[in-house]
Amino acid sequence: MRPVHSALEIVALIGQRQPIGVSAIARDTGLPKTTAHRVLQTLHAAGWIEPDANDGANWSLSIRAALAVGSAQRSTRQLHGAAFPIMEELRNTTGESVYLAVRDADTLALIERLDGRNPLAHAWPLWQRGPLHATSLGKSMLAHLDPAELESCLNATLPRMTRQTKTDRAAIEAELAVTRARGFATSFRENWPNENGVGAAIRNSRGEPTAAISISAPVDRVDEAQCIAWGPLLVAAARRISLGLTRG
Amino acid sequence: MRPVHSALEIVALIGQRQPIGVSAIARDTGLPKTTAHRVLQTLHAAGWIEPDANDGANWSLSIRAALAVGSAQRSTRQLHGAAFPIMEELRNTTGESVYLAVRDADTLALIERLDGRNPLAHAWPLWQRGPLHATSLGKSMLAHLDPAELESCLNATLPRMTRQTKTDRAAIEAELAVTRARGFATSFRENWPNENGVGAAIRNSRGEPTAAISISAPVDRVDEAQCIAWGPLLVAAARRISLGLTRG
DNA sequence: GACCAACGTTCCGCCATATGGAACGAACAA
DNA sequence: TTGTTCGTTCCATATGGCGGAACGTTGGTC
Repeated sequence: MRPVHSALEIVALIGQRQPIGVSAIARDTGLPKTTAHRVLQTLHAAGWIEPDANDGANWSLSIRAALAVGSAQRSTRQLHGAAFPIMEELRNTTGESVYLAVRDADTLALIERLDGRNPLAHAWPLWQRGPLHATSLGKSMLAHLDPAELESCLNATLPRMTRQTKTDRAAIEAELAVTRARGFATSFRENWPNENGVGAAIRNSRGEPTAAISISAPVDRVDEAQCIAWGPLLVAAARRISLGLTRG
Repeated sequence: MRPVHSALEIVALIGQRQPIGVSAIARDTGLPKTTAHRVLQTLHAAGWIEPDANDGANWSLSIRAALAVGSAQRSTRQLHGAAFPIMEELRNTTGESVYLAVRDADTLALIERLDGRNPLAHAWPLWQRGPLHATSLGKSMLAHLDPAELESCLNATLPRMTRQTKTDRAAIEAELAVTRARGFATSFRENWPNENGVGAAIRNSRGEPTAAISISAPVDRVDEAQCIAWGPLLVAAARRISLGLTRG
């Protein structure tokens, strides 16, 4: 059912880029502008999208869309409840921003963010997707994935986010081995040009790395040594969250 | 685009009733079973639904669905943040369950629930929709709606939830007048046969009643007099939440 | 064990309807 | 003014969604 595929793709795109207009949607999806326009009218008639409150020319998701799939968040809600208090501890002891993300196929999505004492210039917005291979969040999960899934995450052409982003398959695999050994992952200017991060994977009851937490900060405030020093802290926090999931 | 409408309707239905199978979906939407089946296959291929983890024969929404529209929750997230601490206060002072809901067209959806000291036998699940006219949550919002919207909410045939549900238009309007005057709404066995409730509306920055909080409890523990006595408490709490929204 | 109801699934011919290139007026920048 | 990009409308084409009918399977009942 082609129209349904188009509609779902457009809904997801609006979720990532709202507010957004017809032409941009057509460009990003590869659909003809006519088709995109028709789909938008349909979504609007169904009440899933509406003209943006501030930018009336473009489209945003409506509350109805949120309510329709709200129950799908039961899983992330449990995770959220287990992780939040521990993330607060991490934020208080380090003073830096703490992130919580889940994996979906070969991307990750940010579920929660606690801002540090000095708020970041470009805070990563909630629900925004990001690459697995360039973030400490993503690499901590990749390191513990089974080979088949790892393959499906890495066989595409990996986007280069900054000059430091590792896009070479062998280099990434080598780093994942280090990550696997020490339990935490790092990202030094690999996702944003002036930001370092350190992250650790959270495991569900079957032991799969379905989520991750990380600390991220500007390079001039937190250098690579500091990230590595914080590593064990994150490993311990992630383990406590994982335990909270299996019990709860 | 008929297929898109069907797909969105089915997604919303699964969100309300998951896990659910093809036949039940076909019944509830009025679609032929063949069409429902085809839509489900399409949604599955797109990754929005998956066979339920416990009940493999039926379908549930996937995490991908939640992530796709996650950003639509920005609005409810702000509300949630403003309401949560005040709801906790209410729960602690009364010891009963506290609810937070938003309105969508002529229904309401539960966004947050804090269980009281004695958990209810049939707790209302999060994200579950309910009727406006039979709940204190709904009536508190209806009372402050502008006439046009009120009309669109009440002109359909109002479902009778219990023997005490008021479905007569004149009776409802009369009660809304009382509600408007005193600032809070009540529901005595009108939504569940053995439950009383009292609620107050939360207003957004434009003064519109977009959400509501309520306290609900079994009739043998909380009688009608107790609900009315708690009324001013809820009005004060709702006002504080409203102020938190306009400032935040 | 035999029956029946309800389930999920597959098949197939018909024709409704999604498609997308082309052209339009409006808004904006250079 | 000119050129670009925006959102929108039109229309002939043929793609692909439609739904009745029939299938195999499961689970409950007598």
